[in-house]
Amino acid sequence: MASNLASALITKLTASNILDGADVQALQQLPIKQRRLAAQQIIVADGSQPQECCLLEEGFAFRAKMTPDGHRQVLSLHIPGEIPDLQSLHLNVMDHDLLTLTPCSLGFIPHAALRNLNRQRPKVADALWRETLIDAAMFREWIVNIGRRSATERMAHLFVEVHSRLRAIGRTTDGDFSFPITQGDLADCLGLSVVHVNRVLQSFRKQGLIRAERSEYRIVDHSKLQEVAGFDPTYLHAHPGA
Amino acid sequence: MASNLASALITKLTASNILDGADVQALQQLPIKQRRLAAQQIIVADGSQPQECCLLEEGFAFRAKMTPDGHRQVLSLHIPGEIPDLQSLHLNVMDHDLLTLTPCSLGFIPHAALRNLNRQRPKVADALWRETLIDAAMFREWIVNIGRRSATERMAHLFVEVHSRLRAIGRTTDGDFSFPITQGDLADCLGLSVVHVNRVLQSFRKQGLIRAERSEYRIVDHSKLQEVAGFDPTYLHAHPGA
DNA sequence: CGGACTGTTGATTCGAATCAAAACCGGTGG
DNA sequence: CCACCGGTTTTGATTCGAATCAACAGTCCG
Repeated sequence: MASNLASALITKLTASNILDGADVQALQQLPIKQRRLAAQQIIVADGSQPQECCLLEEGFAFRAKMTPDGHRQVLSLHIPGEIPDLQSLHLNVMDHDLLTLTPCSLGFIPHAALRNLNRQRPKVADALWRETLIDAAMFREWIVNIGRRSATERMAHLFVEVHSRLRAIGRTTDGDFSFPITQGDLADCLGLSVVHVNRVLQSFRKQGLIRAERSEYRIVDHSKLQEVAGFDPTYLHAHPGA
Repeated sequence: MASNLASALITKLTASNILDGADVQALQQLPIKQRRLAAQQIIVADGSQPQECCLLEEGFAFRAKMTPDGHRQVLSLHIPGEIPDLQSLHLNVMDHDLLTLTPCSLGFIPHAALRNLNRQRPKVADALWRETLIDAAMFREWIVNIGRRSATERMAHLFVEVHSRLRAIGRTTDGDFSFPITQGDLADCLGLSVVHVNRVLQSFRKQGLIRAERSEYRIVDHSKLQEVAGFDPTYLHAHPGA
């Protein structure tokens, strides 16, 4: 099972980093404790001081932050192979929550093991640093999305981003993918109200852009949605770089 | 002059990282080319592939991104001692612009020199990685600010953050600091229109929260502003961590 | 002196929030 | 099997914060 966990990570890392055999082997030897959580559970809490990092093997997770007056803002969505709290390796206190969106299979890796790995395998260290930088790049786009795009554009952008990232790890089937999220959570992603999210979604359905059964969304007209979103994938830094 | 440049960096890094004498010495020996730029000039352009990083010695800089329909969103503000494009060390293409806000004195450090430093001095590498993680933490708060706070709260939060960061590098005098930014740029920071920024500023002045002469802002009632903002400094990760 | 930003003001519009109430599940237990 | 429950989704009516439109004043600068 630990090798299964590691393989999700390796799929992710090798998709956008150049690693050699020894690097991959070192990754496979990481001590990883597996744990399963139901949907909407806190994985790592705001204010806590974690001693391990969480590898997402299966399912969706997200990071979120509360304002003093009780509003919630989702900061990022996470897909299998990612380590959403990798920053805790160098920032000792969490400044936000990490939660499961759907039921998840998670792997926990002690900080000590990761620090050791970074010392032994500089290329892995660089790859992990790079992952945190891509994370930051996605935050930047998220800022643009919320700050300067209309509700419709925002929503379209979110769908296209998630689809694009899932495709990179081989989790789409010809433009189709499943994305289980409630309208309430979507609202917190986009800085909108639930009611308005509902209305935008309806207009998307009417236009034949997406399909939605219960809380499962699927993109129908991908290129049109991409156009609505004004989507430019540069910020995902999907390729290892020259 | 190069030592002057390095000292800004050292002030910043030692404010939130633990470095020893050899580390500091290595930083002082970095080859840094100095350059001065006027206000509102592009330092590093979106889409470019820089081979060096830019150290801000004096002045304010900011990062920004354009939407396809020509709207601009400011992503972050930068103060002396910071390296706003440190991510270019591992992400080979810029996904946003880096610009001067005010006239700036800048130092350019070749990627090769930084990579070499990281290999020689692991603690410096960790400190730099940590800086990029704090960068990401500030993006997260910026997302919350724009996504879930009212115009008034946003503006207050921005002022308090800038003040807090300037204080950390010793650039405030008892709660007072100068922050030269136009209302247009403020609008692009906060995802608001210029007109609305103007109105919020006026209400702040009327309430005696800030003072503003030309495009120089000063905080008058710091604690009240902090309260309006709902400001929690955790995300700045100002202290080295246990 | 004229021109280009920058800041200010007022009137109007509009996108999205809020309020309120149904309808629609999916599960639980009687 | 059906009644009931909590969480979602949907709908309509209304309000409100902020954008937009349109001038105009102030300031800096060549």
